Amino acid sequence: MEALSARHIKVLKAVVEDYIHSGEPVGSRTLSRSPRFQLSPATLRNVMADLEESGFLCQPHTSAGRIPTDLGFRFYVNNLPDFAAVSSEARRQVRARLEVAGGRLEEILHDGVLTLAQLTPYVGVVSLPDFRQMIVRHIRFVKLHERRTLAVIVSVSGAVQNVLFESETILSQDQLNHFSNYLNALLGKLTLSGIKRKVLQEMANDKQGYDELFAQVLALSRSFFAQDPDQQSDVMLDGKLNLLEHPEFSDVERMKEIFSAFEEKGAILKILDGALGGEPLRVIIGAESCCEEMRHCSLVTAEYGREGRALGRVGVIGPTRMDYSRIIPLVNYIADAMSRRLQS
Amino acid sequence: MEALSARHIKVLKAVVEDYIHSGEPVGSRTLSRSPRFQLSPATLRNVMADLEESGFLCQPHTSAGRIPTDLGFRFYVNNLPDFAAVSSEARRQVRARLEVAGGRLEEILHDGVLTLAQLTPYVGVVSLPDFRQMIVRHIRFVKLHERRTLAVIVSVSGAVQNVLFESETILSQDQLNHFSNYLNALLGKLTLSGIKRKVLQEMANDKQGYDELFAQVLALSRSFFAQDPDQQSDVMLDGKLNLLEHPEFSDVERMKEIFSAFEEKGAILKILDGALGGEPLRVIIGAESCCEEMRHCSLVTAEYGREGRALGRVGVIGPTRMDYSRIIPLVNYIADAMSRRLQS
DNA sequence: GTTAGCACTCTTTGTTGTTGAGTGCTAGCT
DNA sequence: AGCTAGCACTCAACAACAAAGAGTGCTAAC
Repeated sequence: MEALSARHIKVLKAVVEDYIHSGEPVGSRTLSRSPRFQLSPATLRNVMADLEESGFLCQPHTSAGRIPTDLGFRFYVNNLPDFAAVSSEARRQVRARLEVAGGRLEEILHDGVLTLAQLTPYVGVVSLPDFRQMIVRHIRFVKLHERRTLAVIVSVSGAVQNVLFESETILSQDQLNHFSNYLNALLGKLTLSGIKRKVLQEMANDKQGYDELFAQVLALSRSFFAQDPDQQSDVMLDGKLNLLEHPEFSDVERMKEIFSAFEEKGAILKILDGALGGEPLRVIIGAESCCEEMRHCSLVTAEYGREGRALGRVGVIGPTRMDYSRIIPLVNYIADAMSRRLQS
Repeated sequence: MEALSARHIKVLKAVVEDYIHSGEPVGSRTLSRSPRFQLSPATLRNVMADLEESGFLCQPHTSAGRIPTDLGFRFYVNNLPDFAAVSSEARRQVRARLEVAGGRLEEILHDGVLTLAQLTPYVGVVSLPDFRQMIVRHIRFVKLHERRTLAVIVSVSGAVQNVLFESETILSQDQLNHFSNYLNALLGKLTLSGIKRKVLQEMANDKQGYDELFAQVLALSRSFFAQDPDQQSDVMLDGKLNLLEHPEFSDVERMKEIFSAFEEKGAILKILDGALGGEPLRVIIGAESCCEEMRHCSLVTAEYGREGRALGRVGVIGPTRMDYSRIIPLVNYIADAMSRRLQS
């Protein structure tokens, strides 16, 4: 594979952009009609043949125009950023939905994906923070029945998680309240994992010097943490219907694939948070996601967070033929707005 | 429209059943080959023409067989119940998933729809109980930021609801705990609406004799209830992908319609709970739902509840060409299993 | 290095029969 | 009176075929 000349790059860019906007394979003729080329179709054909050999373009069938491969899109995204400014309509919507005060974490995230789903013809997606990594503000035990107990955990950002577990002994609600108060008093700026670690440590020490109450709280905590089945985080999607508007998904089989990936949220989560803490903005094109069902999709995601700590990623899922130049700035913009709102 | 003779009914039943199993329009020839008819195609044609005139059958085009109309299915469901016993496989799955002890309300409901989605080629659906009508076991206020406060409400069945609101004055978490305890002590077997009514009543009385604490609790409760924006209940769906397997939904347009109805959960909820407290089992066929997007779908739903009180409905959504004779007993069976589990 | 020309490929579209399933109607049979 | 055989008719589905159009690769000339 030779290095690409300036002309090759110019042609590649033109093909990608034309294809993004038309959805049709683009031929040498179409290209040569464009005012930005003063070249004949034959010349362009030679260039395009080179680009095909290098793996940036391909043909659906022998007598059709070229379409970009994943690699072609990748080159375009990496090297030819021609970003569109965030539209005033988008700014308006973000102002209305995201630049308001407060709200619980889930609400903020929901507002984010909703906005993305409305501003783009793609699917809005956000990964919920791993609850175990969030700082706990309040923890409460509620007796449901006999030993069956519900733990309600509220994080500083207002996210609420409920975990059902069985305590070792039957406890009254009064006792549980007592324990809750005790534990809350103990709570510093710890995450749930942090608390778990601390509790297990204390248990390991197993000193006899504990006062009665502390021992009981420890016992309860242990049953509670034993329950916690690696509660992995989750993803939120919105605007799945948007995808149906794209010609590339009018094929029912392809649709089925993608929607089954959506149902299996674990897969999406893995793609999203695989690189959490890595690049603030990430573009995943087609097969790069390593998810068979998503090989015709691209993801553009950005990190959102609170006080400098990354909590998750927000972005869109769409066909590989996605309007990257518009979407990338938009996703960035919305992730920023979300992070700002989370701060408040 | 004449009264239907025994023969008309027999033919209608045969057409419906054949159509349910084949998905193809059924012609007079096919029917006459069936061993249950000793009649010639010509005779059957006459009968079918009558049935068409009465509105029970129709033809997709002039030289095709007949398919049942909504009315045809309705007659079949109302008058020709030939129910299949719940299969042993179904019993096994229900035993594994639903006949276990406990679990939070949401988990139980989720297990219900999941089971339905796996046992049928349709979409499992359940309406969550209206939270306001559930008996409150525990209520808790958590301070998030300044006046921003989170109310966590746990019902007797372990359902948890979170409501964010602003208190009138800035309160410390200690004060909030105090209030929570006070309120919980007050809590009898009241529903949230009940509590709201009671609080408003007390406020209306406006006696001066209140002790300080009670007055403060009232004030807090008022801000809290003012917030509560008629939190309507919700629906849970599972197995949407199942629908894609049916030939009647291979048309992308039709798919789009139905999936947009699924996104707009309010519509589904309206159809489901429109008749809550009415019939324990309900079958809604095609246009009967009065929901434009759902006119090609049928719903079979049954009430589930706790201690004799109906909480919501559970069932399936599928094409009007649904295997009613199998689905109706199954939905009943699962609703019963859910209700039993909720009791525990 | 670029371009014009040409033969070729392949999809798309439209036309045209053909087949087969199914219908309505009528006349005759039981 | 009810049932059936027969017949002409309709229509969707399928296949074969032709023509159009877009695009290609290759070669030879500029």
